[in-house]
Amino acid sequence: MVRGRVELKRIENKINRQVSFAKRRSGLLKKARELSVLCDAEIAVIVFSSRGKLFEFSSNPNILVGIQRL
Amino acid sequence: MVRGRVELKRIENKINRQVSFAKRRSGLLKKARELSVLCDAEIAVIVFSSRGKLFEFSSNPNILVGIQRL
DNA sequence: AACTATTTATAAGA
DNA sequence: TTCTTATAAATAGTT
Repeated sequence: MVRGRVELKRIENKINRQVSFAKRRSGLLKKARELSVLCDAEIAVIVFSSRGKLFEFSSNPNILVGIQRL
Repeated sequence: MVRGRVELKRIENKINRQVSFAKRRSGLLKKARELSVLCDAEIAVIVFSSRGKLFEFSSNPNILVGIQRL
């Protein structure tokens, strides 16, 4: 259960990486929602899994966010 | 120091709201960075303060993110 | 998918 | 406004 500090490098084990992705993605979107509500800020978060699945949060339905590869 | 559960509504006190905004914005961008590195995901986060100042994170310099009011 | 030991984030105080 | 600290929240490893 969180042994030692979390090292900031790619999690090599595929299963662990997928599980962490689901947990942390959920956490990130929650934090974004909290920040937007608590602090009255406009926020957009876009997440692509390594397989290209999209997850997003936008604090304002009247905002359009686009993303493009250069 | 965090007395009781954090209630999910706008912080009415302006000073407290500004301080929380700075702390939580920093936390959100850090979480985004961690998720992108640990789980090999592409992520973009865009934050506007209530005064319209922009803060952002993108996991990939080859990605262009745009935002537009509808 | 739940649990829990720990780490991490953060609200309030200094 | 920057640092500290008490407490809540997130989460890595386990079951």
